Amino acid sequence: MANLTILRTYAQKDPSRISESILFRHDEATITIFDAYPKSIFHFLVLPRVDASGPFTVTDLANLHSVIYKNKEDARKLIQKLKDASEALKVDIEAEMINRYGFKWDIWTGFHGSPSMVHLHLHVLSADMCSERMKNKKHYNSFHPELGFFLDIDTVLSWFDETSLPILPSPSYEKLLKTPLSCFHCGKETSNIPTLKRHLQEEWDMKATREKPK
Amino acid sequence: MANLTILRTYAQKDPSRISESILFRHDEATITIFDAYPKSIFHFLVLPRVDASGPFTVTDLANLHSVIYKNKEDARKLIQKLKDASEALKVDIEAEMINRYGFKWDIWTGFHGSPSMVHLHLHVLSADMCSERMKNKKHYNSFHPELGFFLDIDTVLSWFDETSLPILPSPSYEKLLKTPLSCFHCGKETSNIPTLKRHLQEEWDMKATREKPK
DNA sequence: TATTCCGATAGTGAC
DNA sequence: GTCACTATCGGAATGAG
Repeated sequence: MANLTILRTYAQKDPSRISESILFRHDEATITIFDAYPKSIFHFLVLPRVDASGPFTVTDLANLHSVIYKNKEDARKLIQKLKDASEALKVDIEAEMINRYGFKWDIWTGFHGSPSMVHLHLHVLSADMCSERMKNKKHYNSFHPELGFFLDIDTVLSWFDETSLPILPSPSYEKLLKTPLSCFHCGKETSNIPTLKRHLQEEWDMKATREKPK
Repeated sequence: MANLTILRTYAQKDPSRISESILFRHDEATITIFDAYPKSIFHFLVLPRVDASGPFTVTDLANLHSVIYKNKEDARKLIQKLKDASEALKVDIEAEMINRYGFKWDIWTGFHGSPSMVHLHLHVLSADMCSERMKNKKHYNSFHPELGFFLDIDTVLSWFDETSLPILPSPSYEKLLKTPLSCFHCGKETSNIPTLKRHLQEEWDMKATREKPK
């Protein structure tokens, strides 16, 4: 189940054969699945589908590096398609935020600088990090929007307007994950995960209290 | 309960007021108590009693260093009294070994190179290290007879025949406790405590099998 | 940076 | 090197056809 190539498997399958407990939706170029270990209240992955008639083989699609160094213009188009799917997804997430909680909050969309699992995957998750599955420093820091490990989709797209593309994954990404824990809302540093989790829950509860009356 | 001065408290009390679940016996100069966290099947502590008319104050009795640097000849006599008590104790332990298990095995008698608890205490324990309370590397290495952290009573007594006494505790004692785990019976190295504990139990079981028929 | 399991390691608080 | 508690850190196995 939790093997390192599971995403590649999904990306190659006929979407109609993927369990609806895993697949959220698909289009010609992408599939959107529920993250099996959500680190926020909402957490999805958008993957490029493997297409024999397209410019990328399944191995070309392994990660950001292999995609952008295959062909810059094809890469830009592919990543733009992931972004398009993520924006459609965002609409649904926000509707569900209102539906379930009566207010909506930020949604982060981006890639990990150094992912473990093969096959390019765009994380789309609500900005709360309140989840049972958010268990350790690597989990948290890998999504912290200020740290640099989490690469926002628009940052990545802006690379294609530059003359040179970055080398990925940079070895410095490893160290970023060991950065001391700091709240992405207020910057407060916490010495351990249980304390951080309680603080994040309080931040979200406060936000809910502020936003709901609107 | 497990505070750092509990032994000093016992050493100052009227022995008749110490619970018999703690006190094993006493004489004019010493008290012998059950170690509250036995690291072997049998494990006792022999302490010098605090005696206002003797050469050592209660603080002089804090540890091996403070005792031997107070007065060499008084220290030798004091430690000899601890040894005398330990030899009487050994007789009782061996009787109980026969009584309970049908054979007897080695008994170690010595001090820790760098104890945490105040008040000089001589460890007297059976050479098995088979106990629920033997939980980590420091526990094990602190009694390993070859390592140097455990100072045999006769080694300590031999210091008094030398012209100079050692400085205690030497800072190098700390490192000794981090030495890789090796079986004191056969020298076999083990990578973790659960494995070592199983091995020690097997060694003791084998010894029991060999010795019982005698 | 996939999770989970096991175990070592580190810091604390105890009264 | 007192214990017990909490949490972090570090390695290894993992699954599936």
